Amino acid sequence: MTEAVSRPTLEAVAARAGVSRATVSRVVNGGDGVREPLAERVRRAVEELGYVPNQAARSLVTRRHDAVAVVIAEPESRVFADPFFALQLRGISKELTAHDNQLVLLLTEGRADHARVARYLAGGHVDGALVFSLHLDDPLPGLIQDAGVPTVFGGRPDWGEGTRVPGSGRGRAGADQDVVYVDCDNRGGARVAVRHLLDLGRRRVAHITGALDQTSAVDRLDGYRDVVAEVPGGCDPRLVVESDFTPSGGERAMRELLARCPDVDAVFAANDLTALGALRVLRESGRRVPEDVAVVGFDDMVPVTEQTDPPLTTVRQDIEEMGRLMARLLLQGLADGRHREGAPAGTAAAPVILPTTLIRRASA
Amino acid sequence: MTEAVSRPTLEAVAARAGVSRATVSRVVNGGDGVREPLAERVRRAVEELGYVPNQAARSLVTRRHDAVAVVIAEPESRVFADPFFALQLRGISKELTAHDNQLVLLLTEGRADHARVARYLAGGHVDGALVFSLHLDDPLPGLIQDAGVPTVFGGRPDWGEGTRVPGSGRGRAGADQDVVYVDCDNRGGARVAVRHLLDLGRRRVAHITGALDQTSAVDRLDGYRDVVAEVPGGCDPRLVVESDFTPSGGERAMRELLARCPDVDAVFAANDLTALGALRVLRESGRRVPEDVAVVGFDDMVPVTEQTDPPLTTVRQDIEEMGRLMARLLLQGLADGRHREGAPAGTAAAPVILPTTLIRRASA
DNA sequence: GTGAAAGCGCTAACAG
DNA sequence: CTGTTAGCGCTTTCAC
Repeated sequence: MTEAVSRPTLEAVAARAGVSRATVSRVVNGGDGVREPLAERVRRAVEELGYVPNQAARSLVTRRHDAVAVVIAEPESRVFADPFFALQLRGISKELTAHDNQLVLLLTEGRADHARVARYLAGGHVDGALVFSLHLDDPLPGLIQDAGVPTVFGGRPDWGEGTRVPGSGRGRAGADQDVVYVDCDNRGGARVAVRHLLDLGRRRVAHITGALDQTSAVDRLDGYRDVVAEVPGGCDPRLVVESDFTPSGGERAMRELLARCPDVDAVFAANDLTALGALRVLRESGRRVPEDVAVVGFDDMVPVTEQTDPPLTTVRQDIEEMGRLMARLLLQGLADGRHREGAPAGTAAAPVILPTTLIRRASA
Repeated sequence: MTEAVSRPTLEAVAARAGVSRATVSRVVNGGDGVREPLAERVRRAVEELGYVPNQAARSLVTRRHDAVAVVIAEPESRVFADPFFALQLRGISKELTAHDNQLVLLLTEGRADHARVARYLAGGHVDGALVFSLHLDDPLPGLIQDAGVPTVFGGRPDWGEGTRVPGSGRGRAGADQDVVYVDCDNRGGARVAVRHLLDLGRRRVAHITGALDQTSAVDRLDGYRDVVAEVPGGCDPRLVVESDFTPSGGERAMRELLARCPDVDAVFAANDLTALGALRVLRESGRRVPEDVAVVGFDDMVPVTEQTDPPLTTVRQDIEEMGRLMARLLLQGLADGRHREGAPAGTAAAPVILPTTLIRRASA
């Protein structure tokens, strides 16, 4: 492992170019207000010396870091089951990079880490945060809001929809209103999926839910209910089985479902992985898909959906785009905040819901 | 999005505690050399004011950042196919967190990003780097070595084993020697897998390789060859099919294999995902596993191996531990480097190879 | 053991 | 348009 060497400073560049530090600083930061011959001399000096600005020194005076924290809570759970977070990270990374911002990754597991993250964010090491808080009742979103760091959430946080009692919990009552988050239209997507099954002539449409401590699972369940409620007799509570977004959970749920309602003729699974498990059990049980039972998933994880037998009809969401959008929203908010310093921060403080599309393959 | 507020400084704490800034600084940084009553007063002041040190100011003088970059090249490829990187990241994150270091994530896609990453690392924003460079001939490792940042690689880089012509390429000839990397024993693991198949009495043992532009795939292939070479007639080149670590690649390869050698009675797949595809094709073709064809994978991605039919026998590597170890190695190197500043950096500059273990399930 | 003072490298007024 | 100057908040000799 090689040792780091001391790098040239602004001073050195200034000396070499025969100008003042201020001039070099101007050139380095965009160069407006410096006449061309001089600017060129400076640029050459920078080049020759291999000068790179010292970010610490810069942050000290500008109070900016050009860095954003990405907080992912509870990685044990879902992060590693499917490439969901990897895709979001990629979208985030691209957008941040395009705006010369750095990505500081904070992975947490449990309460102990919450304090650490809160302290870090409150410590003003980053300009903002992108937070994935999957679970209902997760204290993290609250802690982070309290840290006073501009934040965009990934997925609707538990208390976003006005369900929270005003003034409850933490002290900053009312601040909860301007929660910015990016999510896909879970409820709408679920509706489309179920409607599709009904349009296929299915009358016993079941739903295998996701982990119901996550808003996405709740929203998809709501969407399912919206549609089956319209059908007379379609709304049989035994047709809803709770599961957890995993293939083995999908298997268990499907078995349960077949036991309860052998006449089920369609399944809307909360995600593709769940559908995968369900398909397996259906095959085992001798049911044909889609002839006997039609199946629709959610997510459109291509490596999964195209590999199933039969290929899976599913509701597509653009995960990478969600990540990109989260970053864009945050950066934009930061830029706005800088322009009109004391202004009410209410402007773009609204959630963004991305559309979903039904991808028809062979399973329904 | 809430605005950040100005935070208390050392000065403020000093004033409140009725001491000098220097004293507060001492207490905050471990507190040796400060008498107890005073120290306690300072701690209380810190607490009351919610003081958090300004990392930028601190870095400016200490030239340390307590931050490490994690560079992951070409995320399109494998990162999102399996949870490999997610697990490594988790191990890395845990170790860094335990030592109060931050994780700066750098995702790259192609040459354009290489320059950016090199510049960032050379810019001295982080104390060190953990680099995953999967592909042979990737210029990134070289660039990073040139940046002069202490680095630990994940997986053996292309030019680690003395295969490189000394002094070729970049200017810092000889510096290539002290490459530190962490890898699992790919070759040894492959040997064990193949030996196991032979011990089972199989005589036509095939290998579906990984993407051969990655050292892990090459090493596993070498391990396979080591063992089959011992068996008379076992070394039939038609038994080796090149693939790419993906399920669909595994399918294609398995089909090819059955066409070439219908008498194949065992398959060592370069990873579990490949094995998954192979199993699918074997089932289609009417072969029973393991009766007709035994199958062994590599990685032991539990969500995969336990879900296959039959459950997959595989070579286990501890991916999270690899990540943890990379971080530990780097941090240790940094600490050592600080203690004996000018000393030759040769000490722990050796690769670490983690052992693998064969996990017997039903497929072989 | 504690405080005073000198910067770390940079930006941002303010003069000129 | 360019240079001078005064810090940003912290650590770290060096006196006391």
